[in-house]
Amino acid sequence: MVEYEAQKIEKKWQKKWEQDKIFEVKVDPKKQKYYVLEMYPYPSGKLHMGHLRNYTIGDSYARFKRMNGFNVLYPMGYDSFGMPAENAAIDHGANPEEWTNKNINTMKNQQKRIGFSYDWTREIYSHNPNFYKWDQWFFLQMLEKGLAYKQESYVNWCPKCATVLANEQAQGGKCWRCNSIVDQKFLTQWFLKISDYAEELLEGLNLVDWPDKVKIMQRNWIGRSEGTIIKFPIVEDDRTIDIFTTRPDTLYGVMFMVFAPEHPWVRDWVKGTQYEKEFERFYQEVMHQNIFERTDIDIEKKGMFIGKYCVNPITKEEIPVYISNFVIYKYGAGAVMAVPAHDQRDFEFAKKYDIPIKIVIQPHDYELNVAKITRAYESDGVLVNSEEFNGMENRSAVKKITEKLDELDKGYATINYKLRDWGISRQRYWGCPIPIIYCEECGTIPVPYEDLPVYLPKDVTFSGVGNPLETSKSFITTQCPKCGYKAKRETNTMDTFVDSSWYFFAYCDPPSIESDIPYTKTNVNYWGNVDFYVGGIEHAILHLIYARFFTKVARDLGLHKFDEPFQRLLTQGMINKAQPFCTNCNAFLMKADLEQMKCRKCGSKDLIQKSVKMSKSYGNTVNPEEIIEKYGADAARLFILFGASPESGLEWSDEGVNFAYKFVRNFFHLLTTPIQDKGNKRSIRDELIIYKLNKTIKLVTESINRIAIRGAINYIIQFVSELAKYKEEGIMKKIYDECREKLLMLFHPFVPHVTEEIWEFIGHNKFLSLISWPTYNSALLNMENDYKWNLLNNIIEDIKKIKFAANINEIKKAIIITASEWKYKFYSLLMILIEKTKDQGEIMKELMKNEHLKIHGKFISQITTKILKNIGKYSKPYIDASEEFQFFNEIKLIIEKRFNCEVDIVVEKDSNLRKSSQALPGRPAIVII
RNA sequence: GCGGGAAUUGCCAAGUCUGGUCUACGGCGCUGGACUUAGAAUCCAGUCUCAGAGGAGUUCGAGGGUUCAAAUCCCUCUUCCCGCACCA
Repeated sequence: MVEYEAQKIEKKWQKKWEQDKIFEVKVDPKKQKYYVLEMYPYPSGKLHMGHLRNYTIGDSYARFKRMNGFNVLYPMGYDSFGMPAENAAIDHGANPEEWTNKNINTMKNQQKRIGFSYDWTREIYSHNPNFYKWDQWFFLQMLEKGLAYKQESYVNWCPKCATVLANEQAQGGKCWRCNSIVDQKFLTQWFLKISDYAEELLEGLNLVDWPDKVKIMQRNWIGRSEGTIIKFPIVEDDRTIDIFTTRPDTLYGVMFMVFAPEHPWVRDWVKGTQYEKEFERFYQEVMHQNIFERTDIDIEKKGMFIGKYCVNPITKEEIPVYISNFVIYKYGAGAVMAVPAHDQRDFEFAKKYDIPIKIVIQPHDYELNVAKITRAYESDGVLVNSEEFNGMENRSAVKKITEKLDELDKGYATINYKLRDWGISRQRYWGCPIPIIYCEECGTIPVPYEDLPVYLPKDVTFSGVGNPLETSKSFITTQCPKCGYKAKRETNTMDTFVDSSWYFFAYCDPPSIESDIPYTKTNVNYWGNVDFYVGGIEHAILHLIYARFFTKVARDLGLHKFDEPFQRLLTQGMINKAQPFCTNCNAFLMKADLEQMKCRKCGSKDLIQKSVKMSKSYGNTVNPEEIIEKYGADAARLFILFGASPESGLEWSDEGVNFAYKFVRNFFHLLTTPIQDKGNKRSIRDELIIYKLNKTIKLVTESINRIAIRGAINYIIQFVSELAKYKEEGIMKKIYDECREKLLMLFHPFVPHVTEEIWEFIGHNKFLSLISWPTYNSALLNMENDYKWNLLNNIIEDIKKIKFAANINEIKKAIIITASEWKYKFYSLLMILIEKTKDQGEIMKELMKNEHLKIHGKFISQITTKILKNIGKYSKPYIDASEEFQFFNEIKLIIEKRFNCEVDIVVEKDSNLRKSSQALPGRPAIVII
């Protein structure tokens, strides 16, 4: 017997694949392309289980598509700019570039050891000037088009990362990377005008095959809302405040205005008035809260009147102006109109500050009373107190009031988006420099295209304070490209999400400094867009929205033809593992507590095991390297794919991996150990295994197409067990060989090494990786074969059951009695009758018309009752009495072998056993001695 | 509050779209047996309840409905997870 040596086999094939360059691809217009991609990984230096899962899913699918004749682009690269390299420099004096390169190398070696079928010739990484030159190029192009601009504003600042964050990166007020509370800072920053594409970003979601969850998250983030701009004149001021509202129907109920305290007009208005002092105090208080606190639903809404009035443009009434913490300057106009009767927030504010309330919408089925209401009425109804609009449904009034405002030049309909522009300036060193020069004479000057790339300098000092890039004299000091005089460079670098916004196009034609465009259109148009993209849900509104934006910009620059970057998206689930959990405190033990094994809060040692996502802080991670060393890459891949469907959480278990390992090993032994050829007499058994093979090919193919990988493997496992039985019983070589070869093909995408090895072992010299996917003969997949397959399995099952129920240890003899012919007639007739009616009386009446059946009336009546209880459970017999008798004779040997006993096959009429009358078509009577 | 997802037999986890071999794949765990000095490993059998013949009963979060037939379709409820959240 040949031993299964995972390490040896895997390394052997990894080397062969690489030597023969079998995964390297070229543009081939004759072949249909398919682009599989996993999300651009940050090279942290160590592969974790999440990576392993991510790549294993992608690789299996890429291999499957390749075997199906597609020209498969399947590349890998590294999102290599970012904070950790810089922190390593600050903390222990590492050189960021060397540190990063080392990490990439380690990671790449680990990836290679798992046998992913990447085309490594297309590898890219962000800190390569060949790559980041084009970040700069895109920036300059956007600057020309007005899509990049510089603005002074309040921005999110992470104190720990010491840099600005985009809105998408300040998740719930916390830094997406380090979870620190984010502050607000007033800074000058570069922005990309993603909001220009808001509508298209929304529309484009209808073009892609993404999980609904992700689409919904993006729709919410873009936050389109249709509404009206209403211009409120300000008393003793020339200006109007133009606010946005989705509820112009409540305009007659506007009782006050609320401004953000930081709105610049406010300070002017209170200057020198009795309100000035109180305003200053309030302003300081509000500025102390961060923006996320201010917009927290639970935080108290505070405000004050500032002695100013606005005019309701339609009623001409003067209404007071308040300021409050809940209004934010950077949202919309920095002021809102307040309708206390129909908005809960405004209602609470009005109650608190004793502002009058006016009802302008009455519900259909009851009447609101101003004096009695305890909350705002926010639903639909009919307008009241609204002059000419009284009696109108409020939904219609939205439109009508907007129209009237438009006529009066007091407002207009508009669309508002929640999506803000993307702030890309980062006050960090390890990123792509923004190609801008500041000249005292000429101002802000873009670096000319011919001077790109602006290289990231090496002469920097990492002190841990401030932006290290500012310490590089050689970098900062430059000449103005316009006037030639001394000038300074921009020291902010770009958000690393810029790199991941176009890298997927770069793989189609790896970028170069020498070129004058980032990639050639023909290459990208051939390979693009990404057909199948695999990654985590955490990028739902980060990377996945930025990349869509860049794709549209690049398209508008004429670089390619695609509207959307990623056609089909799969968001893989987390990997979980059991961790001690204290039910008393409802908390998990963290890594630090594990030694004592007691709850850090209550000290309880009464802990249970509960599943939680794998993470460093819990200390429940499993290192893929160790797993591969112990079980091999194929077993690791198999476990990951078979443990759960790709989208759902995967429960890590050592026993599970062990099973996968055993399965692969047994699979190897099954297909490599010698066979006993039973000669050329083809029996029903041979036909049935071929039937099962064809059925398996169909099921596996369909499952992989649906990315139901677990299902596909499940069918394979079942077929392996059938094949093992078949082999045990004695085989026909030709048939066994066909099963073996096709099984290897089916299993190959998941466990590529062991299948290549067996493929070679059985005498093939071409790579299995390049073999065409097997097809199936649909003619074999008919009802008759299904029926026979079940017949075989049922008889074995039944014998087992009887053996168990009768408590028989050793079967000496099994007698199988097939039913009399009239029973087949009765069955067929019954099935036809059931089509017409389900009434048992009618059916019996009809059946008893037949003289041959009439004599068996009682038996027929009993069976009919049973069948009518659940019709679908009983199928009509697909073979007749003599065929069935013949069938059992042919499988007699199998049964004899399986139970190590003698088997007799008789027909009912030849048997004098009492039991024999129980025989039914497809269900012979069985007597065990 | 809004939106999304989920609940399956000790545990993990398929099945649900397309109702019927569904007592419900597979794995783990457990029980018994074989092998072995013993263990590990491996193999076989069993694992909802009852049953000395393939049977019967009760199950897929709870309740109701549709159907000859429901884990699967419809309605109501409960619980859990996730995302967004005073968005003007």
